[in-house]
Amino acid sequence: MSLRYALLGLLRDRPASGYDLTQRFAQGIGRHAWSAKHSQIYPELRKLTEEGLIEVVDEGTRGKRVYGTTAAGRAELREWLLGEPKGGTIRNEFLLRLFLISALEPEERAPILEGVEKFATGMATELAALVEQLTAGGEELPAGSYAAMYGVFAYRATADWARWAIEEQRKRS
Amino acid sequence: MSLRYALLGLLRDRPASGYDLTQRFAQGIGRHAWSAKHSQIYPELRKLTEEGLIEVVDEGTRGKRVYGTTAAGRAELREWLLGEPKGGTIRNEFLLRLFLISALEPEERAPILEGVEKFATGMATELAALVEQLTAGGEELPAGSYAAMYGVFAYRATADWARWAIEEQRKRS
DNA sequence: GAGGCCATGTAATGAGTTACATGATTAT
DNA sequence: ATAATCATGTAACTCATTACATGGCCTC
Repeated sequence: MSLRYALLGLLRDRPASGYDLTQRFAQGIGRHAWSAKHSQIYPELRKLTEEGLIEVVDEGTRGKRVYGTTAAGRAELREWLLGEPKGGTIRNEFLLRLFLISALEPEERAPILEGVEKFATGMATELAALVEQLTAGGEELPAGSYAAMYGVFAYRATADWARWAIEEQRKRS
Repeated sequence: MSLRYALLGLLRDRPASGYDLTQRFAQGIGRHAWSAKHSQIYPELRKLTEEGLIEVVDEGTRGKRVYGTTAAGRAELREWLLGEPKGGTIRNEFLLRLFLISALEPEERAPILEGVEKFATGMATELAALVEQLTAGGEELPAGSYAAMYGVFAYRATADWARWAIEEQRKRS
């Protein structure tokens, strides 16, 4: 049920075709918050259209249809954002691995933790650069800055944790 | 496909019945990493048994069956942990909301951000206490400490981020 | 004996992935 | 012309949630 809000949010930000949306789900939002494939996106766009929450605002070559939100769609999105988060599905393979890592021998854990540290540090740096670029403009905080900045904080924390874990292990071996 | 590794991991840590596992999925691991309902757990336990990865190690009243991992099951888990994380599914409603929050008016965002700050601070405190308790023993870092400590770092970061966002907004209004 | 929890299961439905499928346009 | 990319769709399958269903044991 969250997919529809993801779509409404993306289309509210700027109109897009199913193809465009598929690309965007393969990047930012899809890599960090919610992912979807085109085979799920196209049918959902149809449903949203039927429900009057989005509409075709432009057509292009090769059967391309560009969708935008309707007033009803923006109201629906707003209501969802203001409502109680259901918390809902937690499904994070990375974290599951952390939960289970003690099933490995200490010496097997070290390279994994080092990989995590490296990856998280890299992501934090990359996102910090993105935030820099996004906020360069000036007055208004552009859509996506909040999420990107969240990523900076989150990945830094992951890197800190990995360093803690490596150190902890060193101390106890 | 991750569910089976979650089950193998939990059972490796200590034998349990389907009912026990359901409880555990409703708490720690389920609230933070991977959740599952009993209707999914019971059939998966059957499959794992048929594949020889787990086995019934004890029976109790009311048809209770306590499962434990077999050598093959532990090998399977180990292999998965050492293999490349597929990254796989990202599905995080909380983060999705952050991505879309700029669809709200600034004055509508503040209470949400304050709620996040409060919640995250509470969780960080709660988990810090849990880590304290887990590590009190001494030498060995018990299973789950890594994950719990990760939670401490992660929730602190979320609280920091929320404070940043609130401040940022105050500055720009 | 009534209510609550323990304990397991299945059926129906919904959400999501993979694979199959087609055709138009653009760049080389 | 041919390969790459744009653009959309459907079918089969798997994974996950909700709802339905049953019965045993324990406490009051």
